[in-house]
Amino acid sequence: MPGRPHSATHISPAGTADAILDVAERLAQTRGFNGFSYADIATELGITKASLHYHFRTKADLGARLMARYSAAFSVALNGIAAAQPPGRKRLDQYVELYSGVLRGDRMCLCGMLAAEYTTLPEPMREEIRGFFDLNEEWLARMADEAREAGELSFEGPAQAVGRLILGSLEGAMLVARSFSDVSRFEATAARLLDELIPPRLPGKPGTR
Amino acid sequence: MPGRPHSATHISPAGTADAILDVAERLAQTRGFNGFSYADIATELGITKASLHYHFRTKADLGARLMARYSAAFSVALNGIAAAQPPGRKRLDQYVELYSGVLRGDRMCLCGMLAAEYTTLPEPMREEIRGFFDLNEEWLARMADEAREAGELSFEGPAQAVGRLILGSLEGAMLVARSFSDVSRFEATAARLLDELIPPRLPGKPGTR
DNA sequence: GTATATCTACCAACTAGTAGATTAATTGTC
DNA sequence: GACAATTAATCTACTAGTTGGTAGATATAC
Repeated sequence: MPGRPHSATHISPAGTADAILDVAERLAQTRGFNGFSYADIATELGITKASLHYHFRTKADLGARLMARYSAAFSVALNGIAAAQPPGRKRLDQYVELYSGVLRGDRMCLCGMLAAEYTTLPEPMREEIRGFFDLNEEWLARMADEAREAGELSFEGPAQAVGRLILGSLEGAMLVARSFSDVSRFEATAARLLDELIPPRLPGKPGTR
Repeated sequence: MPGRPHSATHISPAGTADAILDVAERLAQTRGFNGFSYADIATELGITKASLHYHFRTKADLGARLMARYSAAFSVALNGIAAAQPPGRKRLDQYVELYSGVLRGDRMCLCGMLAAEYTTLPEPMREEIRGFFDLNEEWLARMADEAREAGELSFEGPAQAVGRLILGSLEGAMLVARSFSDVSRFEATAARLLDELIPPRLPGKPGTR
């Protein structure tokens, strides 16, 4: 059988390649890139390892394409948030919600996960990791800056530093919370972080929104 | 040759078991627990795999003992900081310096690293990870609380939340900074985090210490 | 002589990856 | 529209190397 896109009766995943990436993504987010094998994916999909190698010549190739897809999807989500919400704290809340959703599926952020395995990964994958972090830091910095201008956030110095603080903190909070299988621990920590950046209002406490 | 402790001429590591743990620790902190094998350690020490299994029956056993040693050493360091410094920000600065030192050796925090591989690890190791996080969160909460009483830190609500925020943020900042081989990025982010917790002084900016 | 520590030599399972046959859909040609 | 050639996708069967782990011999110190 040459693929699935032909048999219109079979509605399953658009293409085999995508189905493979879906499984690989889940495994990478839960067990790490060194924590699964081609055999794992093949078994789960009911195909052979050889077939996997047809779609992704090497595991390094699979990894690079996996991360490219992830980064692209994340980028779309970020643009969506910025388009749907006016400058302010709410944008950051929705950013946090992106992470909460991942955690609720018992997963880690893909790039946070692979960052731990960084030294064992091939260069193309390392580059993708750095690119993901850059993308997020820059977006966060922009959002923070605009929120400050709107008077909804208060901080001094370059917005870049705030972006880095938020990104790093969320990745770490995620890592810890997952060890306790406790999403609420992540949510509370994330909220606390954003509260610290809220300008002190004369009446009422900061963080009470 | 039955071990090293006998040959007084050879000053090298006190015992083989400790030498093994030293190598394993470095490999685990740089490549992850799934990123090295018994063969790696054996080759580096110039002994055989069989000899490794004599000291640590299984890899799971090695991992559990590795983390117990790490947690114990960390606990000693924390007590040392609390004993050497009066309540205040300086204690937290020294805590951050603990992490910076690890990062300077191109390593990740052992428990942060293993937290990423959490789902692939045996229960005894998982328990150690949670214990390490608990230990740190509690210590940080205590230090934060005392610093607040001393007027050097300003935050509302339970100190536990602040402990969790600091721990998570540092672990994450470490993870990201290592991907860029940039210790200063970690240091800047950590300082920024602590600055957020500093009470606004009437004259002068927060963070200028 | 007994406990400690090391070695050689193995094992079964798993790793990523390859070669080549097979099947079915697509396409070009008449 | 029939038919051959091509292409896409899959399979079986294999490889060489690595993994954690074991059995049993051997050496050395106390």
